[in-house]
Amino acid sequence: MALSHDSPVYPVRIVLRRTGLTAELLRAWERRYEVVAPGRTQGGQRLYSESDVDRLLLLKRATLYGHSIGRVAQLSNDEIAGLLETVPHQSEPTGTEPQSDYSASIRRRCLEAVGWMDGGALDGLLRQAAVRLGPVQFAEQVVVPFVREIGEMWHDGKIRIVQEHLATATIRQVMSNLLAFTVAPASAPIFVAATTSGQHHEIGALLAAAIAAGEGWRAVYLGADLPGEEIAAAAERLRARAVGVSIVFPADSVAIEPDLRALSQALGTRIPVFVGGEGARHHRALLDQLQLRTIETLTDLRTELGRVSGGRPETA
Amino acid sequence: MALSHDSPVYPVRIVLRRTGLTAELLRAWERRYEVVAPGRTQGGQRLYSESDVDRLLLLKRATLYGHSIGRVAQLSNDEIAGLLETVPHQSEPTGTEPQSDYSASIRRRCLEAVGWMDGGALDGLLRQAAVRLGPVQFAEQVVVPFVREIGEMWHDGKIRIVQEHLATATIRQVMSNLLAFTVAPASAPIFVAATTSGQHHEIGALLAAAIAAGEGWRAVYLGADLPGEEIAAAAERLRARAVGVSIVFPADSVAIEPDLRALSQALGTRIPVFVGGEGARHHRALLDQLQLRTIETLTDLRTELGRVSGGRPETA
DNA sequence: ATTGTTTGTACGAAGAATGTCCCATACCGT
DNA sequence: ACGGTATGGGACATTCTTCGTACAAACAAT
Repeated sequence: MALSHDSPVYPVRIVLRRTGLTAELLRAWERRYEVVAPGRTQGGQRLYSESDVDRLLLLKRATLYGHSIGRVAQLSNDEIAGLLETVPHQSEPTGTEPQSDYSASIRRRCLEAVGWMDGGALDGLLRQAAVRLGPVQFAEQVVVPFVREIGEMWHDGKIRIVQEHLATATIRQVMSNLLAFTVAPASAPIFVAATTSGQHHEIGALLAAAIAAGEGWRAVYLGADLPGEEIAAAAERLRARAVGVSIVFPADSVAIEPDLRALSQALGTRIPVFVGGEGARHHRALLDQLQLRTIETLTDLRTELGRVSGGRPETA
Repeated sequence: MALSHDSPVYPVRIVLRRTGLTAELLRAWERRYEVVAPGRTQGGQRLYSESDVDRLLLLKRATLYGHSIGRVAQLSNDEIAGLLETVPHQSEPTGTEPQSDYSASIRRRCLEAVGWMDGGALDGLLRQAAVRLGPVQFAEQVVVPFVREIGEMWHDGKIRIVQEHLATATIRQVMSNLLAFTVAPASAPIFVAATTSGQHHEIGALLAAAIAAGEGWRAVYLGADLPGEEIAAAAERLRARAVGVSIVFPADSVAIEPDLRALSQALGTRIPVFVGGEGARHHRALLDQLQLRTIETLTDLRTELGRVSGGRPETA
């Protein structure tokens, strides 16, 4: 009950996980710019609050956008949010509270829009949420649960196929648009996302791309339904530092195996290949054998990506 | 709230990205003509305001139109805007000449981007062309020929599958984005676009939607791979005044017939159903029998739509 | 054609800003 | 008590920025 947004509860390692910052960087930020003022345990170790995490996420987004940390560190949360807001109108309380509350309300309104088959409204809602939350939180808190809800409703016959398709097309639209406008420095490592042969469900791959973009990568979405060799060739050509593949439809191994094998063979251990999606679980054994890395959740992907780009083999 | 239009917040790199100027050029402009007077951080680095960016964009546009920087730099924003008002008219109404030129050069650069697998560049080029030409001309002069070129190159083995997919995904992205930002009055008639079962090629439907949007309709793109009943249901629900369906893959009639029949039966003659795409030709007889209207070219669609919505034939 | 002017680009040195590395010390749960 | 984990700071390495100067191509006016 007493847990407010300001009560210091998270130890450093949780914060690192959630923000994707490294320990050194976080400490440097605190030391040099007093970015946040975490509490302490008796022994002197830091304890961060929920709002600390919010602020750190905000700051990270700002730096990714190109603002210098030294400057944004002096600004209030609202001011930073204002900097990131592409459309400088509409207010509402930013930053702290929204998270679960805000994303839940967005999802509710999205479902209404789907019911009305109002693609425009849906588009607008998603876009707003995307800008507001940034790629990572948008993906994790809005898209994933929303897709699940849509899937369930479709399964239960509560909505029509068109509605499901409309929702899917719109999400895809907003996601790829979000990607297009997420800029990365030229030196950023490249992440290639795609879908293997016969896999027409693109959202998983787009989610992966969005996460990567949020982590500071340059994400390239190749498209759906691609043979393994093609994905590998593109990764080579683009000098990708990591590859993400989404398998949603749990087809029989015979259909998927050649693609995965080609990926494994062509990229081997030089470039890590992450495989995620519902379908990935069903092929765990094959994936392990081929030295491809199975991804359970988007958070997993995030930490794995951080590890790759950081180049440091952290054991966690 | 505390951030006004004039408060210095953007470091150079953001300004460079937003304006497309190079660092050297921007500094040269400031030094020589004092085009803007950015603030400074404590360390002496520049900080630009939103209005600085506005002015720089204006100046850049002016130079692109041939004005010399030294002269426009002395003008106020309004004066520059006035200059630009007059110029564009000479390039817009001229119809065919310079635009085929422009679109050809855009397509050439797009093909280069595809060669490089540079999705970002491709996206940027298409977006620019879309804004510059408007939905209709963009569709007719850029997308259609570009898609054809890509298809041929793919067929000839000159490009890889990934490249074709990347191009397709990017085009789709830009098109649907274009749609999302084309606003129409609430009273505008509604056009529903989709693709029938098994048809995964979405660009045709998106083109149709773009054309409709350009003609003043409110275009709703439902998605790909939809059963006829679903498209019909959506059309009913949205009170569409016309429906567009794209068939690219010339599948055997047995696969397509049920969908088309459902469309014909549900919508009948009340709502016109246009069928276009490569595949449509192969089913001409069936289409005629079902009273669905075959569309040969996008121009056809445009005139047909004009007939439906107002009966006033547009001469362009 | 020959000038002088305008304008975009290039180079290099000095300084800022920022991310990373390292280490001695201290904490924590088992 | 011990291994893993944190802390605080100093020290680097790198990338950005700045600023002056310089150069070359395009242009205008002679």
